Amino acid sequence: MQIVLVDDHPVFRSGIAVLLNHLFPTAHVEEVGDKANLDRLLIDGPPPDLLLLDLLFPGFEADADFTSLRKSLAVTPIIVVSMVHDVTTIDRLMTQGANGFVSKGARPEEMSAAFLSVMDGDTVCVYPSGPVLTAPADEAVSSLTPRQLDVLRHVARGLSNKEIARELDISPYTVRIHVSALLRTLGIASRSAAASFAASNGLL
Amino acid sequence: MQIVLVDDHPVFRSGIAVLLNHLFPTAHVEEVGDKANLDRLLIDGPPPDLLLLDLLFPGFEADADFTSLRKSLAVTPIIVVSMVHDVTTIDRLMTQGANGFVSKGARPEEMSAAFLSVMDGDTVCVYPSGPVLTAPADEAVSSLTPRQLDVLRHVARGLSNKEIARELDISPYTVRIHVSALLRTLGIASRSAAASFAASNGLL
DNA sequence: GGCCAACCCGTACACATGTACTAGTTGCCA
DNA sequence: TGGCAACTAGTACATGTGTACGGGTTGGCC
Repeated sequence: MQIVLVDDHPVFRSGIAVLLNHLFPTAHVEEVGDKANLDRLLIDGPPPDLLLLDLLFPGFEADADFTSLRKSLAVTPIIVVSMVHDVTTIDRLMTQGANGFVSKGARPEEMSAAFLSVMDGDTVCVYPSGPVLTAPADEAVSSLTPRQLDVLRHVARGLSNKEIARELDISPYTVRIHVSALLRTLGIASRSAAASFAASNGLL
Repeated sequence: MQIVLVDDHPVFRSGIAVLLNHLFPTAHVEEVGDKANLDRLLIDGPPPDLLLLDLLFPGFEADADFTSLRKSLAVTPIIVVSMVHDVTTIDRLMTQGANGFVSKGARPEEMSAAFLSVMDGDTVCVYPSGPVLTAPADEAVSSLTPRQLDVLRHVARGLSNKEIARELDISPYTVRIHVSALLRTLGIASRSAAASFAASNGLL
């Protein structure tokens, strides 16, 4: 059994690797930290029996690269392991063919259970357990309209209204309206506070 | 042997716990996720033989709480384990009596070595290994003047110039100068970009 | 068909932000 | 002692930002 574990964070990776070795003692866990090594591994070797995929790591474009990954690995189950757990992102991933979603905030036992279920052919989502700090944030974020969330992501990168307008191919006036609206529903006073909020909550 | 491990992140914590169990097979590792439980543990039980401390977790004020922690635990070695690794923060911690600093970006083997050294009475700092993404960021940040870094931290929280002025008890005009200067030296165009940058680099 | 939410575009105005100056104080170091 | 870096405070000006309007389209739903 061959498992590929993709995450750019060494400690995190080794934490999950230990968990996997405990769950699947016979498996070989290949740890990968960036897109270049992931590509090389998938091209050279045979498709793995399980792919654990972080959403944010060097060289990886969550939206575009996931779909192409899903295509090239037609049969291997893919579980997305991410810091982010806003509803919109997860929905999009599941419709794009992810077999599971596991928040990094979840307890190890919950993760294990999820991994086993997915290997059995199920599709599971695990949200963080216990007292979740980001819960109210998630709630607020998921009450945004898709377009507002879209704009927020750009605000989080520090872009100006004009720049966001260019990227989304709409008028700066419209961007301003989206920003104004999302600030209101999030109960945030300024764009830089929103940027800070979004960056801290993994919306980057 | 009693080890207390403080971090609000379950996976991270279990990753390091596994490492510790491997290093010190006879030790009991107590995992703590927030300040309330940490306080209770330190009041109720005897002082541990080693304290691994994250800098950012619920209820913990890095600057103030670390000094009081250092006072109440006069003999136990304290190793700070943090995502942040800008020079200023580390310097401050070491002068405040930390026995070690380990970046979460470091490889497991390096962490182990650091833990052992500290238990031997040494004082060590471990910076992230390999291709470090945040390295240029750290470089830039540490080239800021103390006051600029101070202001940047406030910007990262989404505060306006006026609010920062109130908190630092200086004129808003002066705040503006600091902001302008730090934007220039960081090569960043706007305050919200700076907020995003700072939040992503753990300066919160 | 009417209704409504979400999206789009624009104007007008108040205020925040960023830069470019001038200028005074402190403290450190050669 | 002179020089320099950092911090402070202010003015003036251009631009960005946030809100309050009005008004348009689309698509879904009763």
